[in-house]
Amino acid sequence: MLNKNYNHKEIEEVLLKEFYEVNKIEPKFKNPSYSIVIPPPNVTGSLHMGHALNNTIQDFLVRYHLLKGYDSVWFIGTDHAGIATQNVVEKKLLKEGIKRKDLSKEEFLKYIWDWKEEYGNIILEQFKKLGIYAYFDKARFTMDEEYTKAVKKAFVHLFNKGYIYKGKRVINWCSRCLTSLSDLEVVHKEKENNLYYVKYKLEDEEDYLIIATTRPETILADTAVAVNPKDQRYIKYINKRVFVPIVNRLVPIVGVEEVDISFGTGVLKITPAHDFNDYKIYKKLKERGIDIDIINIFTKEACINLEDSKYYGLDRFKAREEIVKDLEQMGLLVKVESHRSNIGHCYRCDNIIEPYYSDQWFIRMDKNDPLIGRAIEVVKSDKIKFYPSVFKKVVLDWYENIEDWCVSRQIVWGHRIPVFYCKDCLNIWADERDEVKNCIKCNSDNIYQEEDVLDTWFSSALWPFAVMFWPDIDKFNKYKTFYYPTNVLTTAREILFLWVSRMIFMSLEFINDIPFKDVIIHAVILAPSGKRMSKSLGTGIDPLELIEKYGADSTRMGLILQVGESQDVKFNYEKIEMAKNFINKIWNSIRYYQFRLSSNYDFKYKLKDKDLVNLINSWILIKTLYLIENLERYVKEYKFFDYVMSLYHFVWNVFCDWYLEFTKFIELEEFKDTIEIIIKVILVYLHPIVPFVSYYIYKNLFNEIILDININDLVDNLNKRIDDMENVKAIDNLIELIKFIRPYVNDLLFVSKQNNIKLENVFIHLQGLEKLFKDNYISDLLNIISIFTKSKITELSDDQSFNKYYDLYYNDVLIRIFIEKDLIDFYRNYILKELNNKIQQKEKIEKLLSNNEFINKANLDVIENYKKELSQINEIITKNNQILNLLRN
RNA sequence: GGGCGGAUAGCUCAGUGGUUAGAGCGCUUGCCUUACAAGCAGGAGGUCACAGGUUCAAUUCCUGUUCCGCCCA
Repeated sequence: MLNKNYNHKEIEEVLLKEFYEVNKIEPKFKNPSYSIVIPPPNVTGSLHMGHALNNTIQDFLVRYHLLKGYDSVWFIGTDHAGIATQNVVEKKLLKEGIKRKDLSKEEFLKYIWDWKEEYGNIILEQFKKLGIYAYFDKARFTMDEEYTKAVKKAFVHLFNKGYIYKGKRVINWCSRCLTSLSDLEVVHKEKENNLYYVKYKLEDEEDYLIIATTRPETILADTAVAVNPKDQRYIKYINKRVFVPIVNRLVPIVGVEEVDISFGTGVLKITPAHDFNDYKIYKKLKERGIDIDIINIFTKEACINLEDSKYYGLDRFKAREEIVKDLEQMGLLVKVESHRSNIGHCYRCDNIIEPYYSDQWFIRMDKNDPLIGRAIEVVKSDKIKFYPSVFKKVVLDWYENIEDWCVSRQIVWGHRIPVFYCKDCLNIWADERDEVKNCIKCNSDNIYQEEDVLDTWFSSALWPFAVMFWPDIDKFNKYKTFYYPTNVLTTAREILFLWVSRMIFMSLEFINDIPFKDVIIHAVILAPSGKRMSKSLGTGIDPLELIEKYGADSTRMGLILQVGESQDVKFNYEKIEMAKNFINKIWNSIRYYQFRLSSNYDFKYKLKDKDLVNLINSWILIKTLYLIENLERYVKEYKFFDYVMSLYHFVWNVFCDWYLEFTKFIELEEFKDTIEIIIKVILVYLHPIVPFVSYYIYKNLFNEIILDININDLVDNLNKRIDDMENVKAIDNLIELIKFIRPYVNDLLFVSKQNNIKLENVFIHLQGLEKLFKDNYISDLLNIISIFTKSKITELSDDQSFNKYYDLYYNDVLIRIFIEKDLIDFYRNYILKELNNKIQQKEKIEKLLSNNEFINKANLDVIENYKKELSQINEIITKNNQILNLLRN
């Protein structure tokens, strides 16, 4: 027998052992199969709300398909997360008084590896607390030995195909992490800053051009000034020259169409080394044969590198202050305006990004190449489907406007780029071998390897096939037969481009197949305030705390309950409570059944008609079939919210509220088989949402492991049990009738109490039940109705105190409610209210029906429905008027 | 600047071209009825952001406005 109340702590801790130590979770290489790869969490990470939701959804799908008889496998692991991890370790070392600068590359790497060995699996242990059914024994790591082979193989392949090149470009530079970043790793934030208007003196003239800039420190790197050739104000200056202030460098004035006439003064200073737009203009000018200089004025730390300058060694912001001060002194600063603009920040350390001219490795991303072209094709043709579908367009737009991918990073933690340089013959080649000692061209041993490492997203782009041991072809093919492409990828929007879109083209390139069939993009859960959940802002809610307080089951279910399709939601504790209460409800419904199993039960009333008993059983079985039909559809459409809600309402409002109550009039043997199958269905379909409690109850009640059950067999059994399909509607009618009567009874009791009138029972009389129910049920039904509505059912009353009554109709059943004479006044008002209500409805419908256009154009069944309704309303109105007359006496 | 999404009960959110627009929580009335007070039976609470349009009919479809959020540059 279960305890009185559900307590997650008694269940979950015990079951965790059973889930992960006793039962082996591993691929069985059987058909039908189902597979998912996890978005690998960062090794530095700890379980946050996004993970909790994301993994709940995946676990739902994995467990659901297990129960459907699939060989359902969830591949998991962690991501080395290059910069993020390096930063974490760097900070930790600093706390211990160890500076990164004082360490050799090898020493630093050793520290990071040690850190990884110690802390790197914490997040997976945290995932277990959610109860996820994943292939933990083979949890992969993006820098494990086999994975590294995949990365090298992929790089060499792309290199040899000519997709990878090294180039000097302006890239995003983080002067704190000391590395380049891809465009996607830069977070733009709108900020208030100053717009400085600065005079640039013309050569040989006493005239000035005034230029607005937000970054006066970059004046030091100006190598041209540009105006729009359509701008009448400035046409005359094109091809003249100006002096760059402070450095007094003579630079040309060029005409460039990209210059925004309306911004600032319409004159733009060109700083090709430290501005993306300026760099573009620089390249464009070069195509036109105009060669301007590129001057890099910053060190890697973003300090001024000009040795003979007075600003030498100053940080970029300090330099800005000084330069503004000097410009003012020289009388060259015209004015300062405040201005809002978007500024790029490092997505790992939030430092302001510096556009920086340097040597980097790129992958050519061109929609006309097969690499991207094939990705576009599979998305366009829905070979990969997005849920919700809007993301199809979002991804396609990104592919269509894609830019080359900067994949080199100047950090130590990552896959070292497998490119080698020969100092003798100057050969440069990519090599996937573990040890490379000689030049492949001239055999010289005077070679060295590239120092840069790869963008962490390069390795994660290979994830779906690398976790299945590609490029070990024998091993991979074994997995591929059953698990590739994977069925679905579940993720948040923010890594759609960083990760999802890249996996697609990598998989097409290397496996010649899509990596997954469906992509679910789920909502983001915001803090209750509507802000992003963030540890640093203190707005985060820790799922581990939720699990501790409410249990993993309630947390999982509560998360699904608050997340619709992809609309972001504010975190809602009430939904977690709702889930917990629901679990308690199920728990207690099982307790009731156990109670019936184990003791003699005193009936208040026992149903006499066996047909009615069968009907009640058939009724719940059919309701269950409808439920299952809906649930299966919701899974196919990835409508988890609808899945959970329909189970919720079925369990609570159908199974508990009605079926269990009905069984209180029925002998155990007469409903045992039925209730067992219903309970099994409920628990099995609940299992993907609340694995712990469903597992626990199933074992407690049936002494079986829920995961050994096959839903399909269960449903077959259920179908066999139904023996009265046709009359099953009668039970719905009974329920509706009871619900219809209840408020009236409740009101009478309430009014009597208010007026200090003793009213032991409300008396009602029912007529015409035979119109809705079979004759032989009726005496049973009268008793049921009496108990459920807490009223006494009479034939007719001769008692003088009940000589007033009024009549209600439910379909064709007349419900006569007897009224004590002291309550008559109250009831008159009650009926008047009812009457007014009906009259309003009547007028509305009559108006509609007298509208010719409505009659001509509306659907026939719509019109019929209105007509039917009108006649019903009319009947009620007539009756009520009669009653009012009666009550007036 | 370009694109996308949202605005529905006090709160968090579902939903729908056609009777009276729903849920949970909150509020409220009555019940400790032998599964459950984490419960049971009731009740109150909505100009479906605003303005136009399409339609016999709009909260739902279209356009615009305002506000909020996200993505890209």
